[in-house]
Amino acid sequence: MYTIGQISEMFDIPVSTLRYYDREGLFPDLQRCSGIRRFTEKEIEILHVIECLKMSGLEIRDIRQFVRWCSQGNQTYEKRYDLLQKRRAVIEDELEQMKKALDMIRFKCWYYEQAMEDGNEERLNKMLPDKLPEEIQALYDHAHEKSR
Amino acid sequence: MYTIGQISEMFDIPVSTLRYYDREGLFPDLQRCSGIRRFTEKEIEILHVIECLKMSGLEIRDIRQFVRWCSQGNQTYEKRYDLLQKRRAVIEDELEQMKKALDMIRFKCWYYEQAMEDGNEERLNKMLPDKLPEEIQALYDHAHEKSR
DNA sequence: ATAATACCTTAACCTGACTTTAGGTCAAGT
DNA sequence: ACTTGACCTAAAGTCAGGTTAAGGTATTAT
Repeated sequence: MYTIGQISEMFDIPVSTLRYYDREGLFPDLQRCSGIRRFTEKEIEILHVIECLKMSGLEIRDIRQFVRWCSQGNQTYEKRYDLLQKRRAVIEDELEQMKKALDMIRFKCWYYEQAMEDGNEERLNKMLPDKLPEEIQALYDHAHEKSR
Repeated sequence: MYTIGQISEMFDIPVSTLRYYDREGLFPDLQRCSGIRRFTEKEIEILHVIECLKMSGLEIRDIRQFVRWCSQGNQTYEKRYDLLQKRRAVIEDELEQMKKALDMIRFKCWYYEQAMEDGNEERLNKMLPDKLPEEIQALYDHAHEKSR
């Protein structure tokens, strides 16, 4: 069992945020001893899940819905499963976009390395958009691909 | 040359958002014909960059700084390069966290598939935290790893 | 001619996710 | 006895990133 301060350290989340999460109903089974919150493994697992679902862009109220289902027993397995499948799709998509963004940034890093060497972008501009060195071209093309 | 409406379609960004970006100084060289914005390849490239930098968590005002440097010529290559290097680190980090989140969600999907088959979580709870099937265990462990 | 459509501006409004403020309880250390 | 530190609440405040509203112009279709 942990105090709010210990959990705050453990997850590197401000105490005020943990209290806010509690207020928003994210810890439906949180126990208290004379007013003081007692976090257990249950709440720790919820916090892991919160971090993942937040990453996938889920809003607090939908996370609340999920954790509520969790404390409602085995009638809600399907609902929880469906939500997670949707989040999986979202996060897989986001991951792809991130990779694109990363390739763009890698390309730009190369670009400015060259620009700094040359002192200008003349040589570089002649190489755009399709006469870049093979590896760099791959980054550039990936970054400029249309999604969907 | 494109109108704001065409760019809106092209990037699937609301017209109001494009105007907001303009107001915030994200298109420092945007031309107008009798009041009407004329977007060119230059602004299109900026929008690609905006999307990447936003992904990396950069705020509008810092994106503005970057595009300003871009329209200030070759004295700012180093500044642009430094910013991009930092963003690269950030996005690589985020990508790792995303992968963790995805593995958590994949684990949970498997978990609820099993729970739905069994009708309860008894068998599953006996497998936690380290007696899961090999592949699933890998997802679980990765998702619960401490960062840094 | 008039109606529809696409553009424009400024200013107010909204939302989500926190954070801060102001005030209070309680236990341990000096 | 009293100060420190960790906990508590309710309510107000903040901030980024848009969005909406209200009012206007300019071009094209009927």
